[in-house]
Amino acid sequence: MDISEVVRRSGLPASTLRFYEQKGLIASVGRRGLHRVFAAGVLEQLSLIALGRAAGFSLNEIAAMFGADGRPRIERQQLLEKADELDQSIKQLTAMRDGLRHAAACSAPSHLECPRFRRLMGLAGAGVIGERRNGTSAKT
Amino acid sequence: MDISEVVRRSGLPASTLRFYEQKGLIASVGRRGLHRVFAAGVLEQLSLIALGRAAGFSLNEIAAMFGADGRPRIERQQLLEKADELDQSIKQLTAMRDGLRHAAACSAPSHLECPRFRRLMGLAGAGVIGERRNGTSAKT
DNA sequence: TTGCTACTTAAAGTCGACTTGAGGTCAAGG
DNA sequence: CCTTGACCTCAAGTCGACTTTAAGTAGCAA
Repeated sequence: MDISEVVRRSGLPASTLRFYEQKGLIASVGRRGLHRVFAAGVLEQLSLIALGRAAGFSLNEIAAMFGADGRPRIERQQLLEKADELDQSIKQLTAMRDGLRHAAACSAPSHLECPRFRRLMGLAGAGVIGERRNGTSAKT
Repeated sequence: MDISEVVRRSGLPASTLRFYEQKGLIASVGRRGLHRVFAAGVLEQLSLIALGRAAGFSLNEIAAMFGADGRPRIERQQLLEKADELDQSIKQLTAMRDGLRHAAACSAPSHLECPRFRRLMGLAGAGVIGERRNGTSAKT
């Protein structure tokens, strides 16, 4: 596959593919002249990368987790730690979602005054304030 | 409360508080001389902001959702849409988490070849590839 | 009153994740 | 063989979210 086909099938712009290659997230299998040639598997790697990004990992973190070949290259232990981080994030997202749904239904003048809302906030916000979740950036 | 107290109680640096004020995310109730004076409620607003950030919303989105007073200022309908977006994100995070846990346990040479892993990926990745969730960027 | 220090502003810098632009190459079709 | 257009590289630009720096001001203890 040449880059244009990857563009077509992945929906990502060529600039992003080159950028990812430069970062070591994907690799071309060679060149035809100047032109990059990609293996079909690159599409799955791109899905994996997209998934990782959507899950809040930075490109560097993803690069640390999977090689340019798409194979995991970190320890089981670390994988489990990442999974635990995700559990934390999921808790927060869930509380935020419930908070929003409640805000849409509740009629307290300010939601900050609504006990239910405050409880949800407390639930999710435990420690959130002033924290910088290592290097994650949620989906856009 | 002066800014130093907010710093102490929130854990956020003063520069961030000024930045948030400038963005209209929070507001000081006035000045003592040059010095900003904040109401106690600002701490809860900061929690709310932190929670929003953790949930993947950008500062602009948060500003659009809540005024500088912390009161929600968007339509119920929009709140529900945000909640639905979060549901989507939660699904992805969950699949990613399960994928990681599975990767830690499974012994396929490459996880891209493991059917279970691929199923998880497909689950979460439905449409993820090449998508840019509007304008969010999670915590750093 | 002096002076320390915590506060102030405005502007510039940083970092991640890309995108854009200028200028160059070459595979393929006519 | 020649042109065309897709691809290439490298550098610089952009955007969000802050942080840092420089230079100034003022509340408060002595």
